[in-house]
Amino acid sequence: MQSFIHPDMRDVTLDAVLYALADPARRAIVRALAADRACEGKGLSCNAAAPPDLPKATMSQHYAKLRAAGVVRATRKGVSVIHTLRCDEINAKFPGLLPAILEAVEV
Amino acid sequence: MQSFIHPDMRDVTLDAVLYALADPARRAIVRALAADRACEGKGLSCNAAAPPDLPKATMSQHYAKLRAAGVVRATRKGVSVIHTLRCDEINAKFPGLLPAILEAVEV
DNA sequence: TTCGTTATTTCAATAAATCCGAACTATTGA
DNA sequence: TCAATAGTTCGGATTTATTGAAATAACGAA
Repeated sequence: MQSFIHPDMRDVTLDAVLYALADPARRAIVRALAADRACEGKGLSCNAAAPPDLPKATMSQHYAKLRAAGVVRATRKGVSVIHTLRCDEINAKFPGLLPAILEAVEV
Repeated sequence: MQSFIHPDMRDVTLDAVLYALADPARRAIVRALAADRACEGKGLSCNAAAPPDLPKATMSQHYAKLRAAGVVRATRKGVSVIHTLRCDEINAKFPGLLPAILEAVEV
């Protein structure tokens, strides 16, 4: 498998971003990446950021959607794929959206 | 058909709200209701707030999802069903979320 | 009250998207 | 070269969405 494709911010739509974030597993991933960014900031492997009981085929599909939506960026590091939040870019394009979602209390 | 059921704000989840807003037709409805609230503020009929080319059955399902998610409130007025945004309630529960989505520029 | 009109919902069938086990690919280290 | 680890892709089962057609609801007029 060749390197990952990430959309240019011009092609990132609110539709895709909201759609990507409208799933609890994907939000859990985004929360984990946001928390990581606040400390280490070097990114997390797929497994490290995903809910522990998620089947890996499903997990992989979730990451594919997050990448396609422009929410996360992936790079391969050895045997792992490391993801980071495209935090500043999303904040610039959709001000307030990520903070509002990340700061919301989930039941 | 008897009166509409609207969830108590305690039972409104971020999941359902994001899911409801992660659809362009439903966002168009929400935008129309937000714009209406800024002037008349008396609410809009289903047809008035929905994109003009939306099939009626589809429109009705979209409203059902918006109501179930706690995003809008419906009351019957004559032959029409009038919807309003549950703006203050959503703002109180998920601060910044609605503004961020409504102020985003859609492509 | 019965009929016609308008506005919306429900039903039911089709179409599309999602989930996930199994098989596959990529990378590294022994 | 082989085995182990981390993800991805494939394919079929299940779920969800879409929408035409029929049903329901409210009203006004005859």
